[in-house]
Amino acid sequence: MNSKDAVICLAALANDQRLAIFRLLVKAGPSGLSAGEIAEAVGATPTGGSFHLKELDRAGLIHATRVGRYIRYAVHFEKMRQLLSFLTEDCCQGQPELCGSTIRKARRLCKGEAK
Amino acid sequence: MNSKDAVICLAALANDQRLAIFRLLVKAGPSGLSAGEIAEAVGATPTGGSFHLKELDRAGLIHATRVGRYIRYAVHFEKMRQLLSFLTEDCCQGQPELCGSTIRKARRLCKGEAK
DNA sequence: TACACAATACGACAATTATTGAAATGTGCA
DNA sequence: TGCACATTTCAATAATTGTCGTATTGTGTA
Repeated sequence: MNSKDAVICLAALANDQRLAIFRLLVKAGPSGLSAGEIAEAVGATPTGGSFHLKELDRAGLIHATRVGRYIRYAVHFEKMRQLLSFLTEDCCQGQPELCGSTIRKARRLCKGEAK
Repeated sequence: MNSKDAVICLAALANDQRLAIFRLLVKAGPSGLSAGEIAEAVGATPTGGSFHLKELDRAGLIHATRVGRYIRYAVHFEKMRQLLSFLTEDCCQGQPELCGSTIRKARRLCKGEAK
């Protein structure tokens, strides 16, 4: 994760509907949800939902898998962990032991996602 | 922290220079840095630096304190923790024990900042 | 093959955000 | 008081982003 990546991720999350989508998928876990379910849940039109999913996908925060005629989206948890770590990197030089260990723990968020 | 707040925070971070500023201040810790030091460190003009600092301040991610003729900015760590928690809320319903406890630990990031 | 449905792609318009330079505000010090 | 410095404010312009409707692609099923 570099600064450019992080900005893309943050911009992807910095939108009402996309944030709702992301949080919905965080809750849904590794199995994800279909584009239609997602759009309906956050009150987006199919076109709008697709646009926002594409943005999140482009940022690498979610990934798509076609299943029959549905496309399921799920959070890319490793990327999420990388983003959180990037934001808190070297937090408070004064207490490096504390911040360092907390970041390592943050990396283990949602062990349900392999890799 | 609600969705609207979070979007404002994320939009504030979704910019190259502002992200650099934020990470610089995360490293600097509770004592922060002056506007001039910050602008110089990230290669911003005084005007540009001021604009970006204002955005981060408006989002509540940093706060300003006048010290003589300098203005020092420091991260509002509690807000940062709230944002990270909001993003990972109810992470992976499948393993609530894991995500829940990890989030509690994330709240303790950088104990150097009281409350 | 032909139809129905899930989802995306495209083009146009509206709205928001970033950048720049010049001017103004506030503070410390001689 | 008056000067020097740190920082912000303002106004204008350029660039990016969101939204909407229509058309298109891809898949499953009769």
